[in-house]
Amino acid sequence: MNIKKLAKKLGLSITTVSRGLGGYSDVSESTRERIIRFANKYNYSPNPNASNLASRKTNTLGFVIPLYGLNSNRLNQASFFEFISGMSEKINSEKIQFLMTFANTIAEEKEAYKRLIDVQKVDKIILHNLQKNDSRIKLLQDNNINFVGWGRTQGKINYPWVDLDNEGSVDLIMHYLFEKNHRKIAFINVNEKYNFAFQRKLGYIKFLKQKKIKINKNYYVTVDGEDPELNSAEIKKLIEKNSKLTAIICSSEYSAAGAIKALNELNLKIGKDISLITFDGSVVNSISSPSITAVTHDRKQLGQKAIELLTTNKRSKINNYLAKPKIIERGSVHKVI
Amino acid sequence: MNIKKLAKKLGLSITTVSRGLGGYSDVSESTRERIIRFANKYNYSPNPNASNLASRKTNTLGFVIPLYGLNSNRLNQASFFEFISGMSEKINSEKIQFLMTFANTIAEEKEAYKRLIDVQKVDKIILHNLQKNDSRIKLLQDNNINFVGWGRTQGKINYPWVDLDNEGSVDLIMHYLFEKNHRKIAFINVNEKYNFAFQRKLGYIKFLKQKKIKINKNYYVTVDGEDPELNSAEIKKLIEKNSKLTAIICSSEYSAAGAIKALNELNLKIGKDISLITFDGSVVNSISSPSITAVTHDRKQLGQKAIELLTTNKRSKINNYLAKPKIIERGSVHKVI
DNA sequence: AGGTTTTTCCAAAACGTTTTGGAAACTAAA
DNA sequence: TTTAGTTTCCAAAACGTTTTGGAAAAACCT
Repeated sequence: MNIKKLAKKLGLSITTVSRGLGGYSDVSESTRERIIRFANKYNYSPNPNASNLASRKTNTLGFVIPLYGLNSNRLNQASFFEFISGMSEKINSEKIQFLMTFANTIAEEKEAYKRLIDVQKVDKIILHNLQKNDSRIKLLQDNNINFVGWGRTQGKINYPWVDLDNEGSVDLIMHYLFEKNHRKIAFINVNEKYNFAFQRKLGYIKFLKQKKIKINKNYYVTVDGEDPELNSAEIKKLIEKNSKLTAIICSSEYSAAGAIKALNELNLKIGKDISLITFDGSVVNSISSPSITAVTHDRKQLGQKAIELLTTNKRSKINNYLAKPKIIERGSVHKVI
Repeated sequence: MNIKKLAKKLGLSITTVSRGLGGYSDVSESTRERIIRFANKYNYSPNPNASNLASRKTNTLGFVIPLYGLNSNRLNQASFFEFISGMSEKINSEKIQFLMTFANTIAEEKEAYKRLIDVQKVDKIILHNLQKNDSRIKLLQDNNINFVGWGRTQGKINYPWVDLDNEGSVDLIMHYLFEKNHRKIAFINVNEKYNFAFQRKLGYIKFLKQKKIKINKNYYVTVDGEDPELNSAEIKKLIEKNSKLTAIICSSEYSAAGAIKALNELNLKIGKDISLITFDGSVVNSISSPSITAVTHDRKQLGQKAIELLTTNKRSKINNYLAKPKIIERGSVHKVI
């Protein structure tokens, strides 16, 4: 079935059928309905190659997956995957082509974006792994590419984005711990050059200020590296120096794994002597006992929203989406008496 | 740049340029070379939409990702991801469109394949997650779809495939353990309905027979389920019943995670009191201590090979590829004295 | 009624390729 | 030299859409 045959069945011109399906105002509501009815009946959907050719669009979404830095590890790749699966559902229903490409270094990554635009001619991009100030935003805007960012920058440029609620999730954790009477809470963060880490720190500081708790600088540590051994060593030092700590927040699964190891070595029982709460943590949770309470976000939904923002009307006011954090209670947080 | 402009620059007809690039014999070798030289010079590559439209091909590769069964867990998704990244590289260079789709149940999965063929009109498919007898092979062959399987069936139908060397990798592990004087070796497998699990069992049995070691049925366990808790419980039972065990092989990361948990709870030191070796395990390994020795396959390469088989000449004799297993030594296997 | 605007439709051109069915130019055979 | 075959090229049609630039019909004003 193609548009020509469909037009003949309808007794209309090809033009009218095309415009009817396209939702243009120069075809009356009654005939449009008839067209849609027939299209469904005869199971017609436009040939994307012909459509793209004629409309001079590529209708292709580009996506660059970095395999370096925080994403060089399979742990993070798995959470990536969730986002992609969310995107993919929407992409299929919107009939967008999906062009995935991989980059092993930061240099390759920049090249990849240029290639996507210049050679592969994508006209949509999901930008992610955003830096505090990200030059790619300008690149995309200059090239008039329709894009949505997964993550926020610190710049003033307005662009559509989806993101985890980093500040909010730390706030949520802090409230949760506060209600269980924790007052001496350590936060193990990753390198603050990642904007999400910076935002999490902000959440931590803000909460303490709001509750008028004096900020103890020793309680905040950043560990730069994914090695659990390294994390473990740092955390051990932290605890030895600050014996009054009652809870530890981990910003990554690596540090959670490190914390578990450190606490075991120090003979501190998790969920009894000291509390532990982590971001994500589905893997670490599978090998530790007791299971670790965690704050999570629905990353699949995040991917879906990204595509929604990409395809909805640009004139729409709402051009961002902040995922709601959720605490999964397990056995690692105790109440201080 | 398009073919029309290129033809003008060459002083040739569009037809000749097209046929020259296409490698047809009705254009002389000297002009073909000239055409290719010019194409490179002016950075020309054919518009895929126009090309597909004219040639009545879709040139699209379909790939269904199951999110149920063994693939519902983030652990396996990570290894999946590697395969995809391998495919993706080749796909981009071959200029194939990549259509990824997700299925949450086995019913959805079957539907997904039909949809790919009937509605989305893909003309290439990577088939995976193969069952012992897989009806999809016939479906694809009947519809004359170019496909490569990731995995083997037990049926007699000849089709191109790539696969892990399941039997060989267990053999490799067994030799490795045998040389370190292990004789009482347990094997935690997943459900044998998965053909790869069946093949691994075969490797286990064959080695024992070959070395004339009496097979102790208690040493072979299949755990049906991805819950590490469940795996942990089963493994705990196993060890408690068979105190003489010196080594445990895990067929999945789930059971490796479960084993770690169980051994910790039983106060057995991994790599000292008992040895642990697992398939893959890079995710678990990234947060466990000591690190777990593992047998791995280069899944990225496997993905690349799959695309190679898909695009090479069908008349080629070699239509399959078996990946070589490799042991990554870490700290979890000790020598028995 | 006549004029103007709005609504509703359509023919034809365009998008950038591949493929078909020759035709010209050469080569080999007689 | 003629004929048959081979090599090398090309014009034109086709693929299935979208978009442009009207035109006819209907609705609205004076």
